[in-house]
Parts: sequence; C-alpha cells; structure tokens
Amino acid sequence: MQNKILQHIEQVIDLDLSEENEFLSILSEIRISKRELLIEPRQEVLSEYYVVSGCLEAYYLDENGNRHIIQFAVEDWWISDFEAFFSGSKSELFVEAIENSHLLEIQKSNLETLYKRIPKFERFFRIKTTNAFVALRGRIMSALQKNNKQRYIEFCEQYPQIEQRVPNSHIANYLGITPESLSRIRKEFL
Amino acid sequence: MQNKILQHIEQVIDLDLSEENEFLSILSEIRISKRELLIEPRQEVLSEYYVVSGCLEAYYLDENGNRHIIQFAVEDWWISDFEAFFSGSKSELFVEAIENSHLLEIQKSNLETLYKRIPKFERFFRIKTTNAFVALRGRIMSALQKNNKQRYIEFCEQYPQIEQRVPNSHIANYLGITPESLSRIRKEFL
DNA sequence: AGCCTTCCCTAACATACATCAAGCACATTA
DNA sequence: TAATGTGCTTGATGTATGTTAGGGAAGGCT
Repeated sequence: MQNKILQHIEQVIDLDLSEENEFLSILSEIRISKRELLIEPRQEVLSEYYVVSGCLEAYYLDENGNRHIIQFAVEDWWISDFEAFFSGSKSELFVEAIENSHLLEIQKSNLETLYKRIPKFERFFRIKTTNAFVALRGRIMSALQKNNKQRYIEFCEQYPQIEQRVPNSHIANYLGITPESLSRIRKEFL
Repeated sequence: MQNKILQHIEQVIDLDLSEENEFLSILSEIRISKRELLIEPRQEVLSEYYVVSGCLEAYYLDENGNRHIIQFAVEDWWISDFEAFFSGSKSELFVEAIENSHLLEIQKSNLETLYKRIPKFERFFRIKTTNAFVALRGRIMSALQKNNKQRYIEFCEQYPQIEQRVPNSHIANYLGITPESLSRIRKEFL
C-alpha cells in the first residue's frame, strides 16, 4: 500500500530512504465503505486523500437538489474538496465512496511542515495542481465545443478505469447529458 | 496607474509604504496596441500582466484552425498563459489586445524574490489563484448544465464591463455558441 | 463621396439532444 | 416464489440550437 504512493510520487521527484520514511510518517490510513461520506458540506477540509484502492466521487447539490458530479477518483488519484482545502473555506461538496475504498490521508498542516523540511515535495504538489488546472481547462473546452458522442469517447480514452466501474447514470451526470442519450451513444459501439 | 494596482492588492492584504514601493519597483509598464500579440504559442512565459486600462483576450487555435477564447481581461484583471507561467512549460495560447492597452508586467523571478522578502504577497497571489480555480469550476458546471440563454445572462451579470466592449461574436465564441444563437437571445431582451 | 470591411441581424431549414413513457434484466427482500 | 427496486434500454415526440444564406448599418480607407 505504501509502496504505491511512493511510486506515484517518484514518477516526479527522486526520494532517498529517509525522505520516503518522513513522508510516510505523515500519512494516515483510512477505510471507507460504499455509500459512506468522506466529506460533506459546511465542514472544514483539513486533508486531501490518495486513493490506494476503491472508487469515489465528488459532487454538489444545486438549489433544486440536483446532483452534479465534479470528479471521480480511482486508484492512484487524489480527492478532496480542493477549493476548501486550498483556500481554507468551508466545504461545498460531498465526497462519497462508490466502492469500499482504502485511502491515505495527508493533513494540510503536516504538508506545510513537509514543504519546509523537504522542499522538493512542494514541486510534486505544485505540478499535481498545475495538471489539475490544465485538465479543468480541457474539460471546459470539451463541454463548450464538442457534442455528446465526442465527449463520451474522450472520457473513455482518458479514464478507461472509471468507465468500467462507475454506473452509467453517474457518467452521464458527469458529462452533463441524460442517461438516455448516453445509452444511445453506447449502443452505436456494439 | 500605480495607485490602481496598489488599491487592487490592498483589498486583500495591508501594505506599509516601504512594502508598496518594493512591490512597485518590480513592475514594468507595457503599452500594447489593438490587435498586437502579448503572448504567442511555443514561447516561454516568464510574466503575468495586470491590466491598468484596455481589453485583451486569451485564445488557442485547435487542429482545424478554429479559435477558442479562454479568457477576457479588462481593467483590474490579470492575464497571461497561466498554465505556462505556473508550470514553466511553453505557451499554447495567444494573448491579444482587443483595444489599445496599458499593462503592468510582473516577472516570475521577481515575484519569487518578493515572496521571500514579504511573505504576505504569497497570500495575495494564492487567493487570486484559488478564486480563478473556483471560477473555472463554475464555468464548467454552467457549460454542462445550463442552456445558452442562461449562460449569456450569467455572463452579463458576472462581466458587465466586458459585455459592453467586446464584439458579440467573441462573446459567442467564449460561450461556445454561434453568433446567430447569441443574436436570437439578445433580441429577446429588447 | 463612394467603396470596402466588419459586425450584427433575420429567416428557413436541419439536427442533436432532452423529455416523456414504457419495458426488460437483474438483484434484493419478503 | 412472488414482490419490489434499480439501472439500462428503446421509441415517439418536442425543442433548442446549429447551419446556411442573405441583407443592412456603421466605420474606415481611397
């Protein structure tokens, strides 16, 4: 389990043994069952979470109570209410387990201490954030310029692990289309 | 001119006179004419820019040569190819002046020195970035869930200064709709 | 003044997608 | 076993929006 996150990080920065251990020492293991909430609105968000195994989704409820899925996360992804985490504001999102999941929690305060002691971790997390930013821009452009079919194909290419594990209705929600439309699109590929 | 940016910053953090002067000393004034490019693709992006007056837009060209507008900027906004600026990668965007514009340039290297000498500036720029992140999420949800009319209304509410100065065809492009659709929507409001 | 652009609007038509309504497969529970 | 619920599919229909085509107003240029 711990090897997994080290591999993940060492794709970007090199760590020696003591640095690895120092990093591992600030993580906590979390187990969460299907349908359980990791985060709910109006809380402080003091941690972000690395997914060792399982599957989760982040969503918010609008004025009419409609659910809007913002993000999925499977093995090797990070999840949280990042805006609340970064800005210190209260959460607006739900983060819910779609499967029983095994997570590693990293607290903001520990992360800041880590940055001071081993500055190259700042590089890792900065790159991670920039990548998220780029992905977000890609998603906007895709939503604005492409039709449902193209967006579904893109989704399958980008997130094959997710497409196979998440209910279709959730994928439709994430793509901003109806389950009926998604069903018709999928039919074309048989 | 310089007062403007100080006011802008002092909405978030307090500065004494020497801090104000130190900040001003790292800025350069830039004048750019309508249709001139501030940034073009495949360059290093070493600066971000505060708009004192004028109006600019950031866009990219897709495989087919179609323009997709990512962002506008008017007085009191910041503009750059932020992904390239933050990540150190080459630019992918064009940033072009829609009107003759007066900018203040701030270089990344100077910014980092500033952070070390006066850490509260880091707070200002972190908050600015988080706000941008939230706005981006809002734009995604709006693109996925709302119809053209609602999105145009939102746009006018959020950016009244822009709606009045930018050609409608550019607004349509930003919203991911055709100029014809936008024209139909605007007609309803007469 | 006359001639281009550029920008915006309008209308007729085509189409992608949502909505509404129903049925089926599969799992869960009584 | 029957009863119920959940998720996926299908078809009929309506509507928002794109597409195509053309015209007209404002401003810049010769």
